[in-house]
Amino acid sequence: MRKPADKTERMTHALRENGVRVTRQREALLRVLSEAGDHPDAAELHRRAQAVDDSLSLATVYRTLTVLEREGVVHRHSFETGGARFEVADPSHHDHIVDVDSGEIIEFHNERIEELQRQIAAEMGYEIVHHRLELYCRKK
Amino acid sequence: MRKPADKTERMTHALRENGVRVTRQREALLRVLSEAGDHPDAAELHRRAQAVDDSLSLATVYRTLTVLEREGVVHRHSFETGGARFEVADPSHHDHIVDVDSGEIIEFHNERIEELQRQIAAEMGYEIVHHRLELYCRKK
DNA sequence: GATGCAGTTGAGAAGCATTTGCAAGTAGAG
DNA sequence: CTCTACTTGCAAATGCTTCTCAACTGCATC
Repeated sequence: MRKPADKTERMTHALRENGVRVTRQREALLRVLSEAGDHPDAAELHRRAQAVDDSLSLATVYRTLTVLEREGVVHRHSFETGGARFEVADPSHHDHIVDVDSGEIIEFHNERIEELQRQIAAEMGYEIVHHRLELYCRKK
Repeated sequence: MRKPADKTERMTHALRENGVRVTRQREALLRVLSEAGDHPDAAELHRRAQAVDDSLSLATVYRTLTVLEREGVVHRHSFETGGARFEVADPSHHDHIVDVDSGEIIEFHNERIEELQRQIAAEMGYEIVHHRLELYCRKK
């Protein structure tokens, strides 16, 4: 048997099975996304993806990101600084610390906070669809 | 002695003491803001303020909101739906629940979550400048 | 109350991130 | 290999917000 397919390949298969066409451009973007360890914005993704496929336009980057978000493959974050930033949807949820001086983004997760959130929403008669928790911080 | 000044008057005095000019336009906006029980956006504030002073331009609304934010008089929120929304800075901090169906915004506060946030930031060597916690919910 | 000037305003142009219209190109089912 | 619906690149359009600039005005000072 073959070795398991790489991250990008696995994603493309999953997309095709959901009836999403995997074009040359989408594959380039998926590759770039899966190799990114940070939280790039659309312009940065465009820059990186052009190294893989130089014909890829910024409009297509946006269109593809919208598709991938709908498919649950990527997450879109709108921090207070500038435009939206993206990352491949991690099965394990996390929140973000934003360093207000350097712009650096750090991930964290705290189950007690998650639980308190659910509890608060429930008390108001709501259930959480998703949430956003960002700590804008400065190094001590 | 006179009765204490109303909310708007108190704000204008505080601003003047901080060297901020209180113009006819700014007063109109302060009045509208202090009477708002919701979280209006700039266009809505413009609409409401024109009932007080019909010469007020949208550009001035934005300029004034920036000034008032710097002075700590209003808070600016960027929810996932559309443009920024504003509210008079409440001395007591609170977070928001956004009803994803109706767009309605509800305020809440939980000191245990606040404490956990500080703790998490501290563990990473950070101190929180400010934070953002929004629960996007649906009625049960 | 009159004066001076730095800060403020209205109107429209500009800026920025993102979206869209359209004609040409292409994935992938049959 | 063919066909068709979905995608793409390009440029123009969008929506929110900020800027430019000449005219105006708080308000500290006389």
